[in-house]
Amino acid sequence: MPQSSAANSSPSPLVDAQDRFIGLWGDMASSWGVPRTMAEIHAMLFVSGEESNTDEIMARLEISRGNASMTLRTLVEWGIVARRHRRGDRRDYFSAEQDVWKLFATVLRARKRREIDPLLDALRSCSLPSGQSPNATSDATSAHNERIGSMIEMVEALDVLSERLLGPTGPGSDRMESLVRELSEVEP
Amino acid sequence: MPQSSAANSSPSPLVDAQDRFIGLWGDMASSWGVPRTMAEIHAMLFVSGEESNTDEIMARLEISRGNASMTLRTLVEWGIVARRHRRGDRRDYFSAEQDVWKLFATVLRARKRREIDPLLDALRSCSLPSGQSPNATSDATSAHNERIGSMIEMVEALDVLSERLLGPTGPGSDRMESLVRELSEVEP
DNA sequence: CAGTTTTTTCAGAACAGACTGAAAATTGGT
DNA sequence: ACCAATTTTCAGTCTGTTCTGAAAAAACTG
Repeated sequence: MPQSSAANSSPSPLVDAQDRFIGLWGDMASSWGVPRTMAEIHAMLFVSGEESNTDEIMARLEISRGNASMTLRTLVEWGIVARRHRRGDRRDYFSAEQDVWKLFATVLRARKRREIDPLLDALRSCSLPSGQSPNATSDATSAHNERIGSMIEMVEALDVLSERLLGPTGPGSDRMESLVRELSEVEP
Repeated sequence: MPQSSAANSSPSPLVDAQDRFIGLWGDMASSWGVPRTMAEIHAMLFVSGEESNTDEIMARLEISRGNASMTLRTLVEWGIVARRHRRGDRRDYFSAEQDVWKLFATVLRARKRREIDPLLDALRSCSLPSGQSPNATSDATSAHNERIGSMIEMVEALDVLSERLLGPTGPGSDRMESLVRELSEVEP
């Protein structure tokens, strides 16, 4: 009987590899400001490729019902996990998008809307009104506005690049992959 | 005497705008997993465009000496802040890179090395050894390897894209800006 | 409609990581 | 070599987040 309590190391090589991936994904997320559990649930659903209900998720990741519930809600809102109802089973089943490019696009789109767009607005409000009357605008003020301006320009340029990646057409399309590969080959 | 204690709101429109920028940068950083102080010190040096010593930084941002010292060390290591010694003054003076594209390139390069490269190694170790003997590899195992494999491929593709952005030639070069703008125009 | 199962919510516990402050180390001057 | 100015270090405190657990709500069943 080579195991003492709960979470173990080698039930099978497959489960073992899955656990490595889940742990890895969780660590990554932490360091990028995303809650660990969020990434772990997603990772579990992604690697297994199967649907799981809340209890299975709670059991495998050893997390509380509340945590699982809240996090699943968010994951579904973000659009990278789907909730499905099964006939004759009261519980909800969850599964993760299997196309990694769609996954990436979804996350990028979300972050863009939630962070980049508001950032641009806020940045613009850091400029100072320049030259109202003739000789008005001081050197210090215009230097300030140039700095903020170049910052804005850069963020806008990256924003345009990301829009290009996400494609002009709404949500769908896996053209993203080929686009990234093309971009990697553009000659300077 | 319209002010009570320490940090105030409107000493001058310029300082006011600077403070907005500093605060904004700090918030951004927090939400991306970078310590607030790190971003605030950098923001202060960037918007002011001037050199400052540790005491000036401590005073303006209302942070401790220890925090300032440690954070400045890190910023200098990252290469986005420079430390300079002035004749006849024992204190060190710090200033921030003013070229926003260089700034971005530096940060991107650092994160790439510190996170992407190790991530790829770790990801590879999440695959399972496949088909040793004839009929060996099970469906589950090969499905697993395909999922991990597609993940790896995507990260590699993005890695190549970032390398392209950073330019084949070492640190320097502000070709990055024009490259980003070009990429934004590539036709699918 | 009462009972049962599943999900949601949220106040507080537990935790992680940032920040402080004072002591130790370093640097420069005389 | 000594003293003064400055920087660095780090143990402990503090702050903000995430997670738990149990109670409330909702959803379904017979």
